[in-house]
Amino acid sequence: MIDIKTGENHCEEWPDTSPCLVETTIKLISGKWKGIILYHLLDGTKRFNELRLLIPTITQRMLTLQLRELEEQKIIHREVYPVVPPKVEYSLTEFGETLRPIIVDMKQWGEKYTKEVLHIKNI
Amino acid sequence: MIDIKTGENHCEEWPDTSPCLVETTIKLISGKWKGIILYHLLDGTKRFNELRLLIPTITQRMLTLQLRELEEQKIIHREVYPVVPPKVEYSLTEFGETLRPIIVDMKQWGEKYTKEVLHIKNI
DNA sequence: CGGTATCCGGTGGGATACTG
DNA sequence: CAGTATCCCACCGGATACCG
Repeated sequence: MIDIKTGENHCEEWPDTSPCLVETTIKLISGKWKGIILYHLLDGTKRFNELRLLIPTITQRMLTLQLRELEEQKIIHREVYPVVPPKVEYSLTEFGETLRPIIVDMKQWGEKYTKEVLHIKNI
Repeated sequence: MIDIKTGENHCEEWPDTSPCLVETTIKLISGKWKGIILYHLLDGTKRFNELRLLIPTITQRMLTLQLRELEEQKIIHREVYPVVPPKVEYSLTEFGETLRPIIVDMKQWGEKYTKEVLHIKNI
């Protein structure tokens, strides 16, 4: 939970901080694109346009925004090569790597329950 | 990914369906409150007002909406007792139970990396 | 007790055009 | 190639009031 004025976290205000930690973890990988981006980066370093091709429905704008946010959260690393034409590579940080088991689990869950999930409304 | 016109899922359109499955799984537990609600239901059946107390910052409206959505997704079960005053109990379905390892993992991840996470902006 | 109904603002995210 | 810059709106979710 976030203090609207300060923008700071206030897990302490909860009767139990555990649910707040769950929420925080979800927030990190939520949003419409972060999970997918992270999933592809599990596979190794990727260039900007590689990610665009792997995620055909994302717009350039959203890819940039989400990558910047993940970078600020220290989950991914952005390596800019000073060459022409530009070359930028994205990869998981050591911290980002700690999320791997969770992403993999979610993928496996999705695979196992594909049929059930496909019939859910608004998914 | 969803066809805007039909509201249907189109994992088939992707070069690889795995990221789509990851996204779907994330969508199920995303939203501002679903993860927290599920987390508390891991602990056992809860009444409406019990959940309100456990999630002090949620509004009545949002709790209702999120519970209804989780119910429609067959993740939770809503049991209404025809008594006065009303009594309604919420619990995980068998399908919802399959999400338990993921929720627990996210909680444990959040606990392990609390310090790192607390300094992230906008969390 | 466990909800609806109504109103409303902020923002997540799409479409499109331009650039070093 | 890898981005910015604008414009715009749907809808998520908060606040408040009322109800069976």
